[in-house]
Amino acid sequence: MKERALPEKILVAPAWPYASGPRHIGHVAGFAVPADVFARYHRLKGDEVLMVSGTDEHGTPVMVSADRNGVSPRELADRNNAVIRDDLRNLGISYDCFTRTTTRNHHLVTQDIFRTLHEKGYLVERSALGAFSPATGRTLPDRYIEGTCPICGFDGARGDQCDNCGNQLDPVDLIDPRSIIDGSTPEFRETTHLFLDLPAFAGRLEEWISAQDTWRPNVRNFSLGLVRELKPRAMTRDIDWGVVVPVDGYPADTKRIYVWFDAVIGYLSASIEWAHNVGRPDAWREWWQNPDARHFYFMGKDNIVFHTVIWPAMLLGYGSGGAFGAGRGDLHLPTNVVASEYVTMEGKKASTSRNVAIWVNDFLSRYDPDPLRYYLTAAGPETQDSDFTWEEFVRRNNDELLANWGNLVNRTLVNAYRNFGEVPKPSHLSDADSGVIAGVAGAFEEVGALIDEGRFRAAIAAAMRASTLANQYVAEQAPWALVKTDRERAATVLYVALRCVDSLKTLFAPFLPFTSQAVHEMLGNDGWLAGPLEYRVVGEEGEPAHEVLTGDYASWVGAWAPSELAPGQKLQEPRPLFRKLPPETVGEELERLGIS
RNA sequence: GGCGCCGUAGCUCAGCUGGUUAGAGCGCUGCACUCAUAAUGCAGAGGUCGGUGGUUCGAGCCCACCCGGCGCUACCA
Repeated sequence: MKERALPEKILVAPAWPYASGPRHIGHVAGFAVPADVFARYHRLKGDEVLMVSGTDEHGTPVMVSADRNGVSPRELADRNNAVIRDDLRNLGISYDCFTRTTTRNHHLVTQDIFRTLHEKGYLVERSALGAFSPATGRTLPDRYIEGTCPICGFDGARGDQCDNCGNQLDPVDLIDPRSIIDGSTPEFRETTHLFLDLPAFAGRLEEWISAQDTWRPNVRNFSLGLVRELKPRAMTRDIDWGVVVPVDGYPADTKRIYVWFDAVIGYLSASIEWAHNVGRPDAWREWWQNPDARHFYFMGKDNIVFHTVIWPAMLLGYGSGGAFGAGRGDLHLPTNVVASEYVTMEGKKASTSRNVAIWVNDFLSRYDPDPLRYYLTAAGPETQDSDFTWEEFVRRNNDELLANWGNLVNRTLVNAYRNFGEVPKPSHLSDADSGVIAGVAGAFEEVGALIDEGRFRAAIAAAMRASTLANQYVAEQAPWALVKTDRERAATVLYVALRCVDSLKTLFAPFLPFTSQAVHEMLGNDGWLAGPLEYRVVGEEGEPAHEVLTGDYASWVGAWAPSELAPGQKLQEPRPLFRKLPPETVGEELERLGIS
């Protein structure tokens, strides 16, 4: 065993789900589930974890979606914040503070960073040709423009790229350009924006990224490619929904801060909000202005550039300056940026518009959260795209989760409950007894190390192997037969088996918090192994109150260590952990998706 | 077009810096068991690692080219 390290300060930073609509299971596979596994493991290990995030509510897509729904952007954001927050709570994603980007606090922090970067000369004014919708006067991002490709003549070319010939385009060059929102012809005008001077950070970024040997290779290589050709990037937009630009000449009714600029700041602002909410306003500095802290970001691969280039550039540029930094130390750069690939749905790329998606809330209305968490971890898009199929989901649920771990819990508890009603008292332990106890105990280090490396598939597989060890032991010892012939030996065997189950429940707790809690209770233990989440209404004067998703994780009784189950503890009547899904499930769900 | 990834048993995937008979889970076959949501355990069949050509004493792991699948290409989020 390694020497027990001192508790570490760990920031877990899952990407902020965008509030244009509900999220599908591919989204949560990228940011939420891996981040939560990581956070729960470190809390059980005794580290001081701060996991913050929220809904990302600014930007054009929210405005477009709001228009289509006939509501204001704020109303749409309110609605989707509530939907997404419920999804995450129901999935058991253990945020310390899941907030939103429309809070007053977030705007203040964003403006402080923006102002500081501007004062330091990292935000420079430039003019560029921009597309506007004549109907609304709003900016029209390249992707919202389509027309005929000037190269191949394809009619459905988008403003940034032609899907037919693959060439990159400039919307100005499109023949017969039109807005995909309302079909109107965009106007192109000169417009002035503040650009983040990314080339100024190129050297430092390249050096920093090169040194990151713990990053997944695709993240590191991709990022190195990016920093070699950096250009200044506009950080303001011609819209009226977003954080107000704290610079003269950028009036709030026409210019706002670019949504990605404020979204990445969310990690910092939500930490500050959390500190405020718990009544220790400076506590966030222990994570952000402490070089010994470690910061882990989780997201889908499409977010890499913002987390390995733009956000680090902003952090480097801000340094320890500005009102919030207050000269008390440089803001911490990411320790690791754990990017997932994509989840496809039955072989097709998830698409909101074509409704090729399995929405989290819809999924959870028919199935339990732990089997989904299991699937997204065991078959997740860790190193390459992975396909979600209902057939595979049913199989993983029935033939792996239920058959191996669920059945072990059930057979062990049923035997013990019926014959003893409590945790039986062991007598002499045989070699087989100590062997299985040691085998399961050994999994703690293995599973923990794999989680720490971000190898979640391997980690949950290792936990399953430990469960197999216990199944082998139970099969060999056959306590159901011993009960009739040698009650004392039966008591010992069942004690050993229960103790293994008690350990395994902890090994599975980061992945399967709900069922681990159920096992914890059935074994007669008290308290929260890895407790529940809750909503809390917060808000400062001068702003509408909002609800944050949080939890009282300090009260957890679980610890990342083998069980020392107390004999004599009263058992609860066992009930199955997982529902067996009938084969018809597959057909029903495919029909629901419109595939047959 | 540029950059990058992938192609290993029926399926889903591991194989870290090249080194003895290529691994796991599921599926399949047989046996055992019957406490358990017919769930478990044991044994076994089944790949020469997309193709070709190289480097090397030795390559799934390095190099070149080819075939097939995919992603990214940042002023969409």
